[in-house]
Amino acid sequence: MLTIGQLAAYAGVTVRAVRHYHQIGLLPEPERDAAGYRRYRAAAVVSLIKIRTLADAGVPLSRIGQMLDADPAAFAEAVRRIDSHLRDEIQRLETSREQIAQLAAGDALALPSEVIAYLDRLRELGVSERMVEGERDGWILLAARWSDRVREFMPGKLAQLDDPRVVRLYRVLSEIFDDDDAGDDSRLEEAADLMACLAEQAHASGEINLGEEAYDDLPHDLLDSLAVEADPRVERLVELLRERGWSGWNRMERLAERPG
Amino acid sequence: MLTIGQLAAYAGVTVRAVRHYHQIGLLPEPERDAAGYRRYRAAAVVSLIKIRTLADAGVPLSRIGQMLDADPAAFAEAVRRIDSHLRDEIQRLETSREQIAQLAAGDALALPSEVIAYLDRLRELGVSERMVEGERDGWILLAARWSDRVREFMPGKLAQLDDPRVVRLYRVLSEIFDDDDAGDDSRLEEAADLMACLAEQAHASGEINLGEEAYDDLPHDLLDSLAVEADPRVERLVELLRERGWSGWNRMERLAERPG
DNA sequence: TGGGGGGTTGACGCAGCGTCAGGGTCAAGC
DNA sequence: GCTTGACCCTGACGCTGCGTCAACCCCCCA
Repeated sequence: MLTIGQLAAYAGVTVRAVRHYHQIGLLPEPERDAAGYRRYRAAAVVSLIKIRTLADAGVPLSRIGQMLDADPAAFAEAVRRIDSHLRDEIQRLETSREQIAQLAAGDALALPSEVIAYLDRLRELGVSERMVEGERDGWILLAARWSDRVREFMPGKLAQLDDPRVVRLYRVLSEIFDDDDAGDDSRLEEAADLMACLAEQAHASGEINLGEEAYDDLPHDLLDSLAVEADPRVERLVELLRERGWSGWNRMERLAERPG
Repeated sequence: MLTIGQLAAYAGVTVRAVRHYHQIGLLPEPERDAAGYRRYRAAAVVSLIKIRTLADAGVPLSRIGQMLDADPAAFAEAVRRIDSHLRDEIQRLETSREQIAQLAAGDALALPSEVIAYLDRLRELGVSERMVEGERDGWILLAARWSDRVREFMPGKLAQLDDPRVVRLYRVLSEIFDDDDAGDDSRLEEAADLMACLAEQAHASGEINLGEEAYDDLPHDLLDSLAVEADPRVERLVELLRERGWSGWNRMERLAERPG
């Protein structure tokens, strides 16, 4: 007759685990000796080993009981279900590993590599770190909704950076936002002029950039809010753009031409 | 400004999860509106997405906070640790899958394939199901301690089944145990004779079967107990064996020859 | 006779939320 | 103005598989 400690040691589990199996009715309580100690027969060791084998294989304790006294067909069926569940788990973890691998750099958090490349290009072009981080957060929002679409757009976005006016715009914006002096700034005007000019060109060449109708408006509103939160001067810029006939910030649209 | 439901939907999590992140201080509590509702800025969406990205990658919530405001070096180090942890997890699950794959048949529970083959051979030779199950449980005990050693012994055990006396022994034992009549049985004598004879031969040919000194005695005691538990007539058999100069059941040893 | 290494029950703790219970709020339709 | 349904709020328990006290009992050895 074995004590609980011997039983546990033989099956390679802790005493606490054995008691737990008793509690949930997975392993029957044995008889007690005069002192109230549990005394186990050899058969209990066999039961316990079977339980551990299934538990180690990932079977939840709540199902092990049923499995152990199921007929072979039901057992096999249960095994199949467990196995496919394990497969899914492994798949999930492997996906996680891939994601983790993307996280080596701080920027990579929740962003596809194409976007990282775009952000790095901005840095090369002299865009300020603060500005790049703002951009990054915007792309995080977009990537959360349409990560695959975002990838498709990146080549176009990269190409835009070959236009000196775009680069100039980014630099002016960098200066504006890096300058803690909140006063009215002539650079705001220059930025607004550049944006209007670029928007005009894009509009003329028929670019239906990003948008299309499939996209609901929530993310664009969010992007605009994000920009304003990051720097309230964005609001002033939006105002200046409106004066020039354009509404919005991330998605600019031509206003009805009332102010002749 | 977003409500908690909108925030959650945008980041692809549940409202409950967001509140949980507030509780543990992972996501800062936003301001409330007049009704006491939480109102979120766009930046909260970005934070939440970052949190989920790390959480989905298997980072425990308790570490996500630290990671998010760690410097790049510490972040990279944390990522490495997470990754190696994930690798271990995957390894563990794959081992589980292999084990699960062994469980297709009822017998396979916690037994290497060599033992399964041995048990199947017993069935072919006409050994009763009850007897085979008894054998199986014994092997489960042995395999739990020395699964690799057990594999080594199986060829020898299989070879023993080529000896007609061994087969005869198993059949006689099958008959004995299958017969619910507990009365004193002449077949017990035959079984004892066979066992003594085989033990004699094994001893003479110098077989140090299984044993060697490395094995502690616990498992053999357990095996004997298991047999007695399965059928008390084993006790009578042990007695008969003792009369013939042998002690034990699974591991038989020659007695000092006192009874001339 | 005391100490150390067993055993006993009972209870809380853990991670990451799910899921009530028992309220209040808001927008819309009657 | 009243109802309805979809949200929001806090608080609390539940789940899994045990780990880890606490407070006490028991046996064996010196």
